[in-house]
Amino acid sequence: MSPHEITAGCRSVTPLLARIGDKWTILIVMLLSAGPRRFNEIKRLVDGISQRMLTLTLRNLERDGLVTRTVFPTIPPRVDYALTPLGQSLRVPVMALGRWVTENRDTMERSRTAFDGREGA
Amino acid sequence: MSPHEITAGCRSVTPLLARIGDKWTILIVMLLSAGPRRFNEIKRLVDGISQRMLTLTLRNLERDGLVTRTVFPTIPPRVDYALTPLGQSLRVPVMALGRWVTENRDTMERSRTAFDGREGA
DNA sequence: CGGAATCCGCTTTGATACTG
DNA sequence: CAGTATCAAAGCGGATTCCG
Repeated sequence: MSPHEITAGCRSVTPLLARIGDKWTILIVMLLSAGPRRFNEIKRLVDGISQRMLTLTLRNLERDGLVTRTVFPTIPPRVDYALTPLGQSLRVPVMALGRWVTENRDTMERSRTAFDGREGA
Repeated sequence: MSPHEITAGCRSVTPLLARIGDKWTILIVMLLSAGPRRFNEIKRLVDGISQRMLTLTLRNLERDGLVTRTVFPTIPPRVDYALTPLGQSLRVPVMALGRWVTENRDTMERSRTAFDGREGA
């Protein structure tokens, strides 16, 4: 496989990485993996998220088919969000990445400290 | 495990995802997995990257201990970049994510088209 | 309750020019 | 060759206000 073929193949992966690497997506996916939640329920549980970003993040997840949005036409309105099977399946590779992080976080942190020390001097 | 514990655990994963989800990191990691490369060699192979972003991306990778930078004090200067064992190990979970993308890209794309169709109407 | 609309600052990225 | 410096453009995220 030529270098250009390698990089060409990765260009399809990066967009997803960028999507789930944004500030809130993973948090919400993992939270919903425990079961459906209402809008304000998520807002309370995900510390620090603004109403705007929660709306946008959920909308994108719905658009990608990772989350379903169910409206109950009651008063006051109620909207449930739940992971689709596709969303559930995404948890597998994401948690593999999570394991890599927990296993190598200290190594990376030491590397950073050493690097920054060399620079500061 | 409580919802807050779930989201708290994910907060350590998101920073890495954000790092490798940026525009160029994955491309460079995968390219270097085939062997060391010189600066301008990478620049040629990674289509569209600017000199500035290549410098910044490589510096961050070096800082995180994923890539080594070797300077040959010749004239003209020569600098080789290579993946560390840590960088090599990162390929495993990243490629798992890559497989998920290739397996589910079509499903996601259909979901997006359907979603956008509902909106436009 | 669950949003939508607006404004605004910060960060990321790119283009360009210069250097040892 | 392998960078650094500077500037401008774009995108992301936050705070606030309004609505059915």
